[in-house]
Amino acid sequence: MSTFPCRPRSAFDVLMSNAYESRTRKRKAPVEISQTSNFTVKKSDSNPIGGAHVKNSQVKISPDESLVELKKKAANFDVKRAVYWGEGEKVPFMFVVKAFDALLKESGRIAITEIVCNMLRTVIETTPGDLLAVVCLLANRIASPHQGLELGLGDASIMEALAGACGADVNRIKKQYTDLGDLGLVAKASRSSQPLMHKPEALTVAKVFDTFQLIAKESGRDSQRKKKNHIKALLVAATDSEPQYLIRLLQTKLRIGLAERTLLTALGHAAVYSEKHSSPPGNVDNPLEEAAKIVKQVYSVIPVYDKMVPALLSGGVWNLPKTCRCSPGIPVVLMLAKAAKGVSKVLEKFQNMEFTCEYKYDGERAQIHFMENGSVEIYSRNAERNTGKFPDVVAAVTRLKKPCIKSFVLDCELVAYDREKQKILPFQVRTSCKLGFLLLTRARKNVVMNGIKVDVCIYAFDILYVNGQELLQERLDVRREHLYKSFREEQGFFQFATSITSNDPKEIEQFFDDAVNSSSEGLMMKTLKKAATYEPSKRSNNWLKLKKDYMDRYSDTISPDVWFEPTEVWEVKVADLTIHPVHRAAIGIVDPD
DNA sequence: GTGTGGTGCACC
DNA sequence: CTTCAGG
DNA sequence: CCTGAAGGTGCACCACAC
Repeated sequence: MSTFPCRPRSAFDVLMSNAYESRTRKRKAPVEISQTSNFTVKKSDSNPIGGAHVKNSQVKISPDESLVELKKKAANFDVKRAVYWGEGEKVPFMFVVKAFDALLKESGRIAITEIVCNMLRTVIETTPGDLLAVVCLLANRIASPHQGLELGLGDASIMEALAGACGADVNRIKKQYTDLGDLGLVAKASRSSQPLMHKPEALTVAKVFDTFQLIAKESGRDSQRKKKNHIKALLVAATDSEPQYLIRLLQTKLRIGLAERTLLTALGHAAVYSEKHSSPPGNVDNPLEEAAKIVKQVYSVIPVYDKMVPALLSGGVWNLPKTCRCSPGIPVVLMLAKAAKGVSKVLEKFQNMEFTCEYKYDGERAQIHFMENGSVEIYSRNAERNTGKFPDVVAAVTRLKKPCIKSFVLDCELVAYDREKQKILPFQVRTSCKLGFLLLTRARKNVVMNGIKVDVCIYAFDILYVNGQELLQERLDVRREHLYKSFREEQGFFQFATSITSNDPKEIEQFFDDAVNSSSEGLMMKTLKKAATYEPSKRSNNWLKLKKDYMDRYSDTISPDVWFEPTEVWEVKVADLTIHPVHRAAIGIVDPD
């Protein structure tokens, strides 16, 4: 047990305080996510996860021997034979790099999951303070999307940094990249040209992760140069395969066959193996599966590692649904719909179930959060913070929520709207001969109300949270009642998605045509009662989408007489293009109608 | 300061 | 957003 | 079913030149 100058701070304390801070900061503002330095983890009995003490007297294990252990089946895996750093030391970057290499060569998901699970067990049981950084590297994320922290590096900048670090010409690097097809391999093959007085200290996961944070936070004058210098510093200290994965991480192209879902599964499994002080609820017969499910579920509601990882460490996996809860200000991962090819297919899938049909509006998906303190946040489909783009939407929800509504999370589509003609503007609008994207072209930041050229109407179709109450587990018909009674509609500002509840194919076909005629893409068909909860992050069968595109491309009446196999490409020089009003070749490609 | 080009990135 | 290939 | 890649447009941001 280590001593502390003042109150002992556990890894958890540190992580939590930073997690809170990062959540409350504004987009693009500096965010502290992991400060994993200068403290030793305090082990206490209140911490349900953890346990393996690493004795410095232990026989030295090499990274490669450690990897052999990591590849073992979870049941035969022994943390003590995988860990090769001492108590109080940080997880070496080499530890994850070796695992990356192993994962790269492995294609089976079961095996991938086991390797990751073993890695995570090792970290949890020896160096829990580094768990967040390890998880973030495995996920290849430096922050959650809504925190707005990005590296701001593309291949071009990375290649410049690489060239600088190994004293090579950028063009040579570019050429090598083209030849090898992997910038990581180029980095691995390039020897640093920098004469070094001392062998630099081995990279740690924490060091790499913290440097990534620094890179992301650099902005303004000379920021590009500073970013490159950070990269160079890492490359200089990197050995073996480390440069390869540093570069791939910076490119966000890890390509090791480990996607986030698999990582979450492994995290759930690892938590079960490392759980020391609490056991699964009695009714669980497959704890591994159950834990994986919990982690995935919780992460889809709170997709923020710096909230989930500390909660997992402190309260254990079985308490995670209680310790890590949905709240306005943190975007819930959206529920997605599966594509259906025709009304008959939908009826097939929904037989014996009540369902509803809604217009599928053609705009931008948005999740609007209203906090108790009256502030509003708008998140995009990918949980990017969009608030600065839609001050008009912020004003509209604030004005049109019922006075008794103090907080909510709303799922909706933001649609370009012509308030004079009182109709939806098509998502794609013709400007001369080019297709313009009305909403896409709106400025993304600091939009002021007066400057808005294209108005937006909110089409609300779901509510996930209202007045402190989580509605995700409620049926759609119940959620919709909450939605209807929480807002006041106003033409062109805030409307509920047009819907019918019917299982008559004729009626649905008609409704589909109405939708398309009023500039919608088609229909969304959703179960109302049975299998009708909101399933965050799932492309669920509860929601089906029916679009013209999915049905067959041309009408029977004016179908082309002859189709040609494309065999040649002609380049035609023209002054202008006009869409033909009658002939329908390339319909939906050149013009929607 | 202002304009331009390169780069990164998010949207459908 | 879509599509597709490969496992 | 999962993973990874690709496709095309326009805003934001930075570097650089004037």
